[in-house]
Amino acid sequence: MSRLVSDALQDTRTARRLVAGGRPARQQSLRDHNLGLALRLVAEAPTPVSRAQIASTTGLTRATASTLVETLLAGGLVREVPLPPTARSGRPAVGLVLAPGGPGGLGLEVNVDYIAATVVDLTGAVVVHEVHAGDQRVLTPAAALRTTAAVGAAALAAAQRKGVRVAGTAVALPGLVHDGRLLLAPNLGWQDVDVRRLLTRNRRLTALPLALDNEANYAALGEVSPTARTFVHVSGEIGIGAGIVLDGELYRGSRGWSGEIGHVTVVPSGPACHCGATGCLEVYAGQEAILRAAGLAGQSVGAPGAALAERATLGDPALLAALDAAAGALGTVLAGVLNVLDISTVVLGGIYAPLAPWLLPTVGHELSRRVLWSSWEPPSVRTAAHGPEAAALGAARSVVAAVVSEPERWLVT
Amino acid sequence: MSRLVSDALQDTRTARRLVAGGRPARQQSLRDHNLGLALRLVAEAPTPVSRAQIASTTGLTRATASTLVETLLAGGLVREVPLPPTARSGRPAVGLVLAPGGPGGLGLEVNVDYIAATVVDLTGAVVVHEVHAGDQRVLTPAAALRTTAAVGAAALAAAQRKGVRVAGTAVALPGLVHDGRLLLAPNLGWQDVDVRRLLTRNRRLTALPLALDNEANYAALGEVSPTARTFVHVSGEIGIGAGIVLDGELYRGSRGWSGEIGHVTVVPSGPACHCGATGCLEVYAGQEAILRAAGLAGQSVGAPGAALAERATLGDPALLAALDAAAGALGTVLAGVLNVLDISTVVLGGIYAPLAPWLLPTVGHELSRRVLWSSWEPPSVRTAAHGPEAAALGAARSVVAAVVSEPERWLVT
DNA sequence: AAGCATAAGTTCAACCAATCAACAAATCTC
DNA sequence: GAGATTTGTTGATTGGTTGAACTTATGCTT
Repeated sequence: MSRLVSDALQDTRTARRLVAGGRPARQQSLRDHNLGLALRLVAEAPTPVSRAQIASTTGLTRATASTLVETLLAGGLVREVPLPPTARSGRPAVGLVLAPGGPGGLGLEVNVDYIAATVVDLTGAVVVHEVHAGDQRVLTPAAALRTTAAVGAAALAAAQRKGVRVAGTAVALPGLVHDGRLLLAPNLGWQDVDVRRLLTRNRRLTALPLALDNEANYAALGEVSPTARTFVHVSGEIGIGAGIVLDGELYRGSRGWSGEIGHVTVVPSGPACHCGATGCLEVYAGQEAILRAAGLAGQSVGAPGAALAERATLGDPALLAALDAAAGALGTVLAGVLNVLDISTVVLGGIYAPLAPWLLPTVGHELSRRVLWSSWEPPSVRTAAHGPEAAALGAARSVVAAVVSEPERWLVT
Repeated sequence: MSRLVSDALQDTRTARRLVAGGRPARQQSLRDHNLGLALRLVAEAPTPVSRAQIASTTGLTRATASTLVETLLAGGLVREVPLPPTARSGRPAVGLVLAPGGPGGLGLEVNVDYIAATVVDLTGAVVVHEVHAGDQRVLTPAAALRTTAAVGAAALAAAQRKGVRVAGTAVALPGLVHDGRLLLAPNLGWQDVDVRRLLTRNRRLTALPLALDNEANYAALGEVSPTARTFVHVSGEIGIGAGIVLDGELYRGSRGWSGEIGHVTVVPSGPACHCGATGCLEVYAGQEAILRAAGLAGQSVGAPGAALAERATLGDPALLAALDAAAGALGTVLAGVLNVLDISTVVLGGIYAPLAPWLLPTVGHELSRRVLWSSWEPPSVRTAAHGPEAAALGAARSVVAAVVSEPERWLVT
């Protein structure tokens, strides 16, 4: 039996798609695909790559690799750099890296008590990061977004001074986003705000493509690294949400409502949750629940995560007990997620990040008890690499990810 | 601002891929992609389609559509059929349908007390279905698989008599499958069996490509229909597993261990499960648990689902209570799955299918209580359309799905 | 019945991207 | 300095889609 033919059936990767959806493939699609292939290679390689390396690792001919690189160079996405001399014989290679001046991304985050702007260049490096503190709840959406646009425009100007042009803007919002609108943001007290329209009133932002998404989604994307491309990112804020990242891409579900772990049941007969059900995770591990169990309910704390961490360091017994209960509930629910999705990494973000020292042991313990395959492949739990700035960073990176995945749309003409 | 450019960022579909993984795209890839596009259109259309329709709905030119169809016709995948006369003027179109004699698929299922074989033709219609009853646990794996191969060969012969040639074989196995081997099948009492080698000893099967996968996975795929392409298929047997089907394709997780809902926690402090944890779903809704709660433990029942259903019809109070408890636990866990994955359909299979009349109300109730978006988009629960033959059917269909998705590999020369 | 309009399908030159083979360029080795 | 070796480029060739013209087959109109 031909092993090769057999692979045609056994192969479980997603079906080959030259172009997305049901679109036809034309000559241009070939070029687009291969451009992306080459650029991704340059982007993901730890050191500069040569045309010859592109050819040999992709399977393209050196001739084709050369013409692709030619296009990328002319389009300003890639730059030639000298390569350290090797001891090998033969004509020395010319290194290629992502052009630092090439199209970067602007990430904006509108949140309850601050507005953040981050610009990354094409290589993903942070070029500008600005935080504008201030309670947005006292403002109208229009006013808050006018400020947001101004903060974004200032970041754009600063990026331009550093020689980075920006390809697009992505905005992280603390609520339910659909089709350019913020349908509901309980913590801001906003409802059905046309964020796209209000932001693009600003002349500098009008010129750029604009993407909007949930803050937790972008925060999860901000945690993607070459070594961690599949994980569940738990973001504890007022509510508890999870961003499910599979191979570097967000799993959004059929309607974008995935990751609602805050209302997964921990104890079926537990206390009532404001969602109408009983025993939800939020009742045990939500910010509110932890504050209440620690006897801190009602006190308006600026940064609850940091405040709680400070108090935990002092050894407050009520708080420590509350944290342990929260960690137990969190671990139980996350074990379920890992069992269902076969994911082996959990990243704790949001208020859980500063509290991680008190959470990690119990969460880890529950995971190793309850995840079926934990003895073969122990699941790992770690703290988010970025703090509150994760969402703006992830948003900015999502822009450059779009550039790298579809270079043909971003070549300078 | 250009709305088109903005879409480049906002577009959340998976990135365009001309060919899978990091492979280069060549001229042939264009042809392959467009062949698949055209064939899928023919496969999914409810009525025969014309070359002109292929052209207009795909965006290809009529010229290209014609040459693609020419290839598919010559390759035996598609057939011309006369089209009912329309009242329109102009040259009448020629209809195209999947060739009924074209490459079909053979699905085999090896299970504890039977071996099943199903052959479907390229259109997905069942051509042959044979069940060979008999306890496989009393046989050695080699002997059982010799019988399996013989059953498969007989089905192939029967298919051939009906004019259906078969492109490949897929085998559903009740256990952990990896790389052609059955690593562990507790209910069969098998361990590390090289199923591929043993089956392909049979001369008739040697000639065909062979795929192996878990029985629950294929059963889930068997439930895919044009109207239901995203769902969670719960398969209650000795254990409880879920097949997660997203847009017609199985989500397998990073290591193929997804869907282990049997060990998702229902009550953190519940009774011990044999997996080492406590309060797992299996403790409440497993076949064993239901039998025990109904006072039927230990009795070896041939088809436990049917036997329980019969008894439930008689109104056995202990059993009805057990079923309600199971349904409550199942509903709680499934609500979590739906909250996390944003999937709105649940399909009950395995022993839950015959018991569905007693389970559906409570499962549905728990879902509507606990799924966050249930009041906007009520989740639906339904019974699996196919009974125990689902796995063999799904396996057979997975073969033709491979043919339709990569037609270039299956054209007769 | 003839002529016209209309739609389906085919043919063929043109185009475009990748390939292949030969070549030029830049280095190392002996 | 000659030969070996590797990188990158050039130009003819191949293969697949396109676009426009053409053929075919039907309904509608007069």
